[in-house]
Amino acid sequence: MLNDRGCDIIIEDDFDLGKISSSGQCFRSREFPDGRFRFIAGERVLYISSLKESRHYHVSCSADEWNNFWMDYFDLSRDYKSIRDSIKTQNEFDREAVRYGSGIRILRQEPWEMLVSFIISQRKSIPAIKTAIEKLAKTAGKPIQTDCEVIYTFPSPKQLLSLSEEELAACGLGYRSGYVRDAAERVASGETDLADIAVYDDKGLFDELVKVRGVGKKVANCICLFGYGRLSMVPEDVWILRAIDEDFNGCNPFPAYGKEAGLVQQYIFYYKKHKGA
DNA sequence: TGGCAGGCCAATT
DNA sequence: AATTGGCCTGCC
Repeated sequence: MLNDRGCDIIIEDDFDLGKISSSGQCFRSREFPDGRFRFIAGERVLYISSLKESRHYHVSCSADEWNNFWMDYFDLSRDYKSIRDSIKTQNEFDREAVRYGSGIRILRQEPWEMLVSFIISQRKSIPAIKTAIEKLAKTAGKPIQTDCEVIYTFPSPKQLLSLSEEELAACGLGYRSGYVRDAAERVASGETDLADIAVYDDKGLFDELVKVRGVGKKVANCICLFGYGRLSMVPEDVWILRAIDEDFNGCNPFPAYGKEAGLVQQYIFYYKKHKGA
């Protein structure tokens, strides 16, 4: 950290590192005992911590890198505060969920990483997902030396394909190994072009993603939301289904939230999972 | 200690 | 179109 000059920045909009990091959308972020948070994107690693003065943060990167890359990663050009105010809440539960979750942002992460990560996520707890992804990165990714640790990049399709069956199995993916390999083959061959489909409309994008084995409705929606910034897409996992059942009388509230329904989903997911804890 | 985990696929009605 | 069993392994 002696070399970590970085720079100080101000973020006016909703921004809560703890909520972002624990809202189940990114699996490689980490909070350090000293309060710093780490995020990884491609070959970039960011260390960020909030300063005493409110809305002020210190970041380990240059102002240029912050402005040109990480602002977009944290979706900071979008005004979440205004969106929260405009959400047509339907009862006390979603009102409280939006309040409770304020500070969450929908990260703009690498589509490929989202594809693999959420294939792995099925029938796995978050700690197990994190363990598997770290093993995958350490086995097939590229080491990056930062000021304080060695990080492994998320493996590219080719890097994943270079692994033997045994190496892949050792990452603890279980029956998902075949899905991940299949996804890597599709992307490496160009059969699925994750960059090309970024221009598709929501339905077109979704339809392309579910062509990949191991990608169903829920996983595809996660990729759309967290990898392509499609804020209207709503992943319905067990927590959301539970909320629909218990807090909305079994009546799905999401269609009524409109073009930011996916963000409301994230607030409700976070609230349902973390409240009372 | 074993049941269960932020689903998906394939086989069956 | 809707329902159901099976799946790999790591965690609590």
